[in-house]
Amino acid sequence: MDPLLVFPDPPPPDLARLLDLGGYTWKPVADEKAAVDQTPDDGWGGAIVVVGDQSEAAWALARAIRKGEVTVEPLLVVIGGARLDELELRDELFDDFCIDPFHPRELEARLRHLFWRGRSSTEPELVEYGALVLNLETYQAAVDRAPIDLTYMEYELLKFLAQHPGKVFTRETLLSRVWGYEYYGGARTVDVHIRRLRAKLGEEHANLISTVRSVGYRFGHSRWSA
Amino acid sequence: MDPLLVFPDPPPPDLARLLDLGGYTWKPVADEKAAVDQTPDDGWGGAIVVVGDQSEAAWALARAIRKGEVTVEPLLVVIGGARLDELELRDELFDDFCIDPFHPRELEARLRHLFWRGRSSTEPELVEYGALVLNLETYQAAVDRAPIDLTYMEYELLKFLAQHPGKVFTRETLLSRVWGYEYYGGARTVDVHIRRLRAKLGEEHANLISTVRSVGYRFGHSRWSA
DNA sequence: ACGTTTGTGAACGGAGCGTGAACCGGTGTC
DNA sequence: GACACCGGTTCACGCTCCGTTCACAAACGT
Repeated sequence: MDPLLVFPDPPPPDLARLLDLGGYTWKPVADEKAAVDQTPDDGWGGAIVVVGDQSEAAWALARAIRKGEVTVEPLLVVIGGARLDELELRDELFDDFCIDPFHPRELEARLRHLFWRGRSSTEPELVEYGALVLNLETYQAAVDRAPIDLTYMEYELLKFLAQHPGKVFTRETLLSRVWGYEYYGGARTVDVHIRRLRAKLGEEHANLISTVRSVGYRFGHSRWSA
Repeated sequence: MDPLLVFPDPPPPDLARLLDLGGYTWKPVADEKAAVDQTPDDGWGGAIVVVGDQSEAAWALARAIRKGEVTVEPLLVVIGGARLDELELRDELFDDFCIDPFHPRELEARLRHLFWRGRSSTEPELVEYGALVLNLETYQAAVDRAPIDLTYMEYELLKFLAQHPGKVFTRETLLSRVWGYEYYGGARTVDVHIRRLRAKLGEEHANLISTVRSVGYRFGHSRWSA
């Protein structure tokens, strides 16, 4: 398993001991900059953020993670019982939380459950939709069992779209979520990539990507099931 | 919000009090059979299963829920600290857990977080009124489960109207709220869009938009008269 | 009956998008 | 170091669609 990102540096001794005893590999970080710099080649396996004395820094790190600056999933917050109210209005910043001081077996159970969920639900190595299959490990794509080769950007764009079937994205959103940085003036770039994707998908499946005029693009056929 | 399914029947008094104080609607069930029988028309809003004395019955209920016999998502387990090991190997049976005896504010936070996650991830943002459904993230519209395709302006106008059913808007108001704050254009533009909307809604539902002479337009049937 | 307000059909003009091709920085090759 | 190659970006052009407008007919209120 990829190493866990742990904040702060150094973490509370009992947390460190629990992680070691549990056989986890982990690395403490002092702030989001350290988190970015020390990201392992294949990303972090998850994050444990202790909201204690450095409450502000902790939430800043969580925010950075959720903004995608650091690739981490899932994120567990350890928080003092007296600070419980800080969780409110921050639901988007964590996947689970544990009250400090924690019972070691509770934290163990939460970690196990979190990774169980992560592995089985949020980390399928295949993205499938209709005749399209994307293998996230090998960066290969196939339509109707026939492999098609996509460039990096084409692959990333298609992956993002296929992971959110039905949803419409503006060009700006795509640029920031797929390209990953704020962009100045090149919204038409998206069009061109969409065109090449449609071309490579083949005439039959080009309609997998539909244009929503004045808004953006949508992947997939309409689904009205709830 | 749809009522919560709570096990056992009756639930622990402190749990019942917390749910009442939190403004939740909920219904206790004694076993999976009761859960199936008493399912509300629009399903359960979630489940809280207390694993206590009736441990076996609790897990049986959870299993039934996860098998799809009862439509519930998400599922929170409340479990005594001494029974923590029962969680192991049962990760697929719950979304979150809380240790009993619980701190009220912790349970509150878990419920809130659970529903926040459920709502934002699985439920599409919908605007519904009668037979009309607007899916805000896919920019799709449907009447009587049949998709209709609207242009951008038609969609925006209908969305605005449907979000304020019953209220009358002048053409000027619509122009400024839907088209944009400073819009220099003829007020008759609104008429034309209204007409096209009525046409696309179909003969049967054209009256969803009614004309208020000398004032403007109103969406939805009047509550006061037929 | 008349004036005002709204519905209707049609036409215009521009915004938005698809398309082909050029541009440009990076990388490997000889 | 010169070169070709590849992939991502940008540009220019043309077409389609749709938002807007207009003119006239119908409906409504006084």
